[in-house]
Amino acid sequence: MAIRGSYAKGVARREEILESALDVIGRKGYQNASLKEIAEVVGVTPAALLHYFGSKEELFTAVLRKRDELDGLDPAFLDADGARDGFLQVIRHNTEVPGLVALFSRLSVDAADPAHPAHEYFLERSERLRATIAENFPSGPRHAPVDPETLARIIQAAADGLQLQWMIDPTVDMPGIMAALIDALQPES
Amino acid sequence: MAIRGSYAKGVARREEILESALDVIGRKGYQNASLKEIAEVVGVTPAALLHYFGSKEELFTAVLRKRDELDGLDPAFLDADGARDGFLQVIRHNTEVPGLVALFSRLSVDAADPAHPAHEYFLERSERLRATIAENFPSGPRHAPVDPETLARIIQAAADGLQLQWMIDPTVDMPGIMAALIDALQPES
DNA sequence: GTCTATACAGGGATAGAC
DNA sequence: GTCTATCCCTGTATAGAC
Repeated sequence: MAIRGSYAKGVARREEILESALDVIGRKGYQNASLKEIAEVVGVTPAALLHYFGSKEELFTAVLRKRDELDGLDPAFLDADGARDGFLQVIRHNTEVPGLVALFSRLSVDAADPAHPAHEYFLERSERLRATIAENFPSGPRHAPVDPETLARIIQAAADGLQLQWMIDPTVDMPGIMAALIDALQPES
Repeated sequence: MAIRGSYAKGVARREEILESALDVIGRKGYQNASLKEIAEVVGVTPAALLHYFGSKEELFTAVLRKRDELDGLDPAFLDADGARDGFLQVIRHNTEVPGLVALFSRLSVDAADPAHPAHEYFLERSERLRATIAENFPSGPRHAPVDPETLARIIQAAADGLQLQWMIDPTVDMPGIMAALIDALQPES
């Protein structure tokens, strides 16, 4: 059943808003990305944004959800053999979308509040990510065993922490450092 | 030369404001810590806060600076032998000051903007921290060498990333996971 | 369903009186 | 050194036009 009429227009507007939001964040930083400015880029009023998304926080959460679908984190890990390179590829790709990294990092902090609309999102996404890592990354070296769940938390933490370092100093080599960590934890794989 | 008169009062007020700010953040979260509420705790108006610190961001940056002095990160690393345990002790201590962790994480993100008052602070503090780690932590295992600078970035990233995980889920065992990482990277130390 | 206009509460910041 | 008063901007709720 095809999408037609005003319904189709709404869907298009939604996408347009999500893209513009990410665009503004990338250019001006999360802090200065106001609903007013995003609305101006789209060519509507701030109220129009709130018509589609209930609040600013929900809008930004939706941006993150959308990118997860597009970039598709999970497919890269489906095969255990490509887990390492797939993971590094995602990190390398993040280098090219600073706005997305800024948004992700900022919401990671704000979502600590259980009342934040992204709270459940981060809980579920993180758990899913760690499960994938635990399944597809070989466990640690025999002489210093690290159980899969701990390994997953370490890798996730390092990736998130490196983004903080990279944001404040873009010369930081995120993929290189992550590769060094993974290889150090799995010398015989 | 003793501090007297109105000068002493100003210094006392400054300290009082810094403590109240951290207190409010701990109870209500960074997001809901307004100048108005902090001012109420101190017993003054928001304008008084801005008299001592130029802006809200500078006030919060000052809180972080003050805690660095009190908790004294560096002393714990002065001896190479106690580097590991000293580092873990700091992390364990952070568990008891959630407001400070929230403040640090939030400013870590905001300070990515070069115009943010905490930008230089984070650049210098991070570099100093990594230098200390690189000096006092033995380098990686022989079969998977990790140079000291990379090791320092990994440990710092993991510590910061773990704080994000812990904030959204306080059951996360930060010290335990950090210990596992350090031991895995330095099996023969 | 899509959107504008309007109004409001709250935030941080500024100027000037005391 | 501190407050009052004011200003502007933010996000948001509502009403109603199309």
